This record gives sequence, structure tokens and C-alpha cells, in this order.
Amino acid sequence: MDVAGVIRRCSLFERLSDEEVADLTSSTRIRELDAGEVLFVQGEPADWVYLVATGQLRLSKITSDGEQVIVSFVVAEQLFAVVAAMQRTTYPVTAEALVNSTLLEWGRGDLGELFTRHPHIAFEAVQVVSGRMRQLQERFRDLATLPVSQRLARALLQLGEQTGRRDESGDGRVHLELSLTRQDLAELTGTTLYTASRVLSKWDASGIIEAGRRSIVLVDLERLDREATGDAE
Amino acid sequence: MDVAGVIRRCSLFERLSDEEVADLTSSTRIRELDAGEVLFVQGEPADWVYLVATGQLRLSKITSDGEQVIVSFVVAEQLFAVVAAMQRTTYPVTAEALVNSTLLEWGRGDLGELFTRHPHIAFEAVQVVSGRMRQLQERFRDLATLPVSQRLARALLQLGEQTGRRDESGDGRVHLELSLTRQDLAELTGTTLYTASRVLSKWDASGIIEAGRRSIVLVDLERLDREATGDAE
DNA sequence: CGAAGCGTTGAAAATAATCAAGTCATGTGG
DNA sequence: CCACATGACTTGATTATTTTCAACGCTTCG
Repeated sequence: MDVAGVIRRCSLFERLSDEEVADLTSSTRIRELDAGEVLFVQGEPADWVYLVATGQLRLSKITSDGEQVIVSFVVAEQLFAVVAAMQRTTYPVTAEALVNSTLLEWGRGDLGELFTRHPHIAFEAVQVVSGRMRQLQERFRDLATLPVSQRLARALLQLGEQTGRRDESGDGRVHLELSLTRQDLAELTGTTLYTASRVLSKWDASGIIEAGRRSIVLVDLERLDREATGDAE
Repeated sequence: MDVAGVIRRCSLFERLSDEEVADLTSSTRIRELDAGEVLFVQGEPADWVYLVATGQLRLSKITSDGEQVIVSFVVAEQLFAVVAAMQRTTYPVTAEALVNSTLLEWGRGDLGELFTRHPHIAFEAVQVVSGRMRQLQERFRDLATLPVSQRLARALLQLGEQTGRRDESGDGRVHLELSLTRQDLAELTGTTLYTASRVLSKWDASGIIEAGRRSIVLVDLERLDREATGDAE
């Protein structure tokens, strides 16, 4: 597997020199996950930092009474768990593979060293974290102020941006590359499986999306956008 | 005013040497705000970093149709707007003074220089940001999974931790030092002014809190805690 | 004193959750 | 290859929660 190539494609590392990449590569371990396998659990000591080579993970937070909330998804080329590891605390979320996935893995020390040698990387890491902070703030606002259908529409559009693949058929159809159940979508938008299912069924019936088993295709982006802004009909 | 003293009491700067504090002090500007005055508006270029000397500010995010969500409050000794300024982007929230307040203010450049000269400060800044990230994740989870009354109870307890002053009368009464309206509380917990008012009235009637005009006293922490965990009655 | 802001409360309506009972795929072991 | 178990998904009926709307009381301040 082309470890150096994967590292290169991660935005955080794109400005590293060849030797630096070689350095990182030498301390890399490869970790394979099966679909459904749990990488780490909320509350565990954060000793490792990960970069997704292929596949998809779900980062979720669990409440004391077992309910889940999805904080985000991570897909290929994304680094995660950096902050927890640098802070020497515990993972704040649980990470579970949605599909078979391959990860690159570094010990906290290896990466910490890199950060002190290359302050600009640490600086960019702050950028990345604060970008996620902004995103979470926006989702928080949506959750507090919008009805379920608008939240779902926004979530679909956002997932389309993050992981969508355009249909080769020319029309604007966008396939979400994430393998999500209705339950996942519900946990992402703060609703129930049932409500999410109803909304998707309605949109499927009216041709806005194609909702299948663990698959969603955005068909009419413009109408979905209207659903997202509340300008529907 | 004792600028150096204020700087010293901010956790981020506590490890600075005397000269360094003197350095910072020399580039400090003082900014006075009246109650209700807006410091900056969401979307403005983030050119300044602030430290609260006295008073309280509310950081909120506004939706396109005018609804607000409160992201957090900042009180004395807290630094804010650091990330936005370091990122050279725009402020992600609007900052408004709840009461008359005094702030210390630095230009982006002054502080950036300090960060590059003292990497450990930058590192601690990351800690602070990720702590806030965790907190927001938790509020997100609460918003998604808990009923209004539990969210309110948690918010009150958290505000008690952040800004509470113990009653001198010996009982465990905790006065929230923040001057909050029902509307503020509603925007903090993602509900409406009316629902928040009803819940507080009920708790006031049953002696859990004392809810006044822009003032709240936590009277029976234990029962409030039960409300927060859903173990009420 | 009067106006404006803050707070309360009731009644009606809307939204979403819950419960229950299915259908439809998918894959597995006999 | 088929039966069957399982997980994903759907849908209707009911219920609970919360919002909305409306009206009014109490302070505070100019």
C-alpha cells in the first residue's frame, strides 16, 4: 500500500518535504477494520492518532442511558483524534467503521515530535479543529432552531459536499458514498429513526432523492435546497 | 486599572515571565462596553482578540431568519476570539455585553507574534479550544436527546459551576452571577421563552430555585441534579 | 405617569416521539 | 437451493411534548 501517497493527500501534510514524509512513513502502522468494528470507545485513553486511507468511520457520542448522537463522519484522507491525543486525555467520542476500512496509525509521541519540529503543522491543526468547531456550531444552531425536515435536508446536502460522487449520467445526481442507515441519519440530525424514514420516503416519492437500503442519491438538488431553507412550495 | 494583573489571572498567560507580561501590557488597548452594546457582529473580519477584565458577554449565532442561538458566555479572565483572529477569517459569532464591561484588546499581529515566540502558549490555546469543543459536543448531544427540562437543569448547573457565587448564609445556595433573561436561557438551551419560563416557574414554586427578574439562585442543588439526570420524583 | 422590557399563564395547534405491526432485502446454514 | 433468521426500512394510530398565540401583570426607567 502506498503509505507515503496517502500521507501526501492529507491536507495537513501537503507541505511536508520528502524526507519528512519518509520519516512519518517509517513510524506508520497500518490498521485494518471490518465493517461494524469499533476502533476506540469514548473514554479510552487517547494514545493513537489516525488517518483514513480507505473507508469510512462514524464518530459518535453516547449518553448515559445509551442514546447515541453522531458527531461526524470521517472519510479517506482525513486525520482524526489529533486533539485528544495531543491533549493526553481520553477520546471524547466512539469511532466505528461503517464499511471495511484501512487506517494509518501513529503513536502520540511520534506525531507530537513532528508538531514541535514543524510549528506550521501545529498551526494548521488548529485551523482544522476550528473549522470543525464552526461546523459543529452550525449544526447546533440548526438543531435548536429548525424542524426535522430542514435539518435532514441540510445534512444530506452537507454529506453530498463532503463525500458525494457525481453521477456519470450527466444529470446533477449525486450519490452519497457513505453507507448510512436511517438510524444513522436520525442520530446525525437529532431525531428518531421513524421520523427520518417518513421524511425520506416523502422526498423519494416526490422525486427529490432516491432513498434505498443504506444508500441515498440526491436527484433534485434545487428542490432539496428549498427544503433545507424552508422555502418548500 | 491593573492591566498586568488581569493578564496574569488569565490561565493562558499564567506561565509568562514578567518581561513578557510587560510586553503584552504595552500593546494592550482598553475597551469599555455598556450593557447591551455589541462588540462585534458575526461575519466581520476578526482583527482583534479580547480578554474580559470585568463584566460578561454573550456569544451568539444568528440564523438567516433572525433566530438566535447562544454559543457561550464569557466572563472575567477569559480570552475569546483567539481562533478566529489567528485564522484571519471572520468572527463566527456575535458578541454582546450583558452588563457594563471592560475588555483588554490586542491586534491580531501582536498576539500572533507572542504565539510564535512562545509555542507553549499556542499549544495551550489548542487545549482551550478543544475543551470548548468537548463542551459544545456535549451540549449538542443534550439538545438532541434530552427534554427541555433536563437541558435547562443542566444549563443552570453548568452556569453555576462557571460563574456561581456561593451564598454567605451557609446553605448551599448558589447565585448565578450572569444577568440573564428567560429569552437568554431559552436561546442557550434551544427552546422558547415560554417553555423556559414555565419550567423555571415550576421549580421556583417547588423551592428548587429562586427565579427572579434577570436573576437566578440555585437553592436545592440535589433536586436540581435529579431534574438534570431525569431522576425527578 | 407612561412606555418599554421582562415575565407569566392558559388554551389551541403543531410537531415529533412512541408503539405496534408489518414488508422487503440479504445472507446463512441445512 | 430453499427456508428462515436478521437487519433495514415503512407506515398507521396514538400520545406526549413543545410551540404558538394571546392576554395580562409587574418593574424599571426616562
